[in-house]
Amino acid sequence: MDPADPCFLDRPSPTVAPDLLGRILVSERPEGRVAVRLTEVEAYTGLDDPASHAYRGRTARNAVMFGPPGFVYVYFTYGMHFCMNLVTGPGTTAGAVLLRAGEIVEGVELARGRRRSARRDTELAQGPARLTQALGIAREQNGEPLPGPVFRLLPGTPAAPELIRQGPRTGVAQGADTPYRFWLDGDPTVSPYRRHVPRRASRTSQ
DNA sequence: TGTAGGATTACCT
DNA sequence: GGTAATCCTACAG
Repeated sequence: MDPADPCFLDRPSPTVAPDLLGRILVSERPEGRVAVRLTEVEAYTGLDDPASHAYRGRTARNAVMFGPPGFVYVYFTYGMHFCMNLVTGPGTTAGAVLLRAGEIVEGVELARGRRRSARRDTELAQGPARLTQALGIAREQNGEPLPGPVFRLLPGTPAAPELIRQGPRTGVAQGADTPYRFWLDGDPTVSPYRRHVPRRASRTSQ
């Protein structure tokens, strides 16, 4: 299905997610344009998904997820990182796809400037917070439309089905057994899988 | 390779 | 008031 089709995102997120692999997401910011070829994504299905931010209902932070598909949900976590999701359907069911990793295919210089700590270009968007930083995305982009002035999905070439792999989601405590993480086999920009590790108890309580 | 530290949001007691 | 969270970086070894 063509990402330019208005119905592209108005489907269940586990259906949309593998269909995003290999597609090009363009981010237009005042400093310039960066485009990323998506290589790793995760689907979150909404109110029925214990790993989803939508699971416990609507809050000020996750309100965008409860709106129609075709918008970008950006959230702040761990006190310093932003991650971005595409809100999917069907309808207003709070489905979303987290963009986890990709290959920068345009604006590499700009992405390098935003990701000074990256030692290789494959690390520029290797991880959800890294991808968001490489695209110059922060809190202000929460609720941006897709397509819109900032974000566009290019038709591009979808990934070959035989390269798509599926497995458990990363870094989630609940629902980690649901195989809603999708990635391109062998791609060097895919972030290494990390099982969720409960955060160490604070020193004072030890 | 492992782990500590960063510091917001939201839920829980 | 406590703690876990869709995580990354620096540094030690």
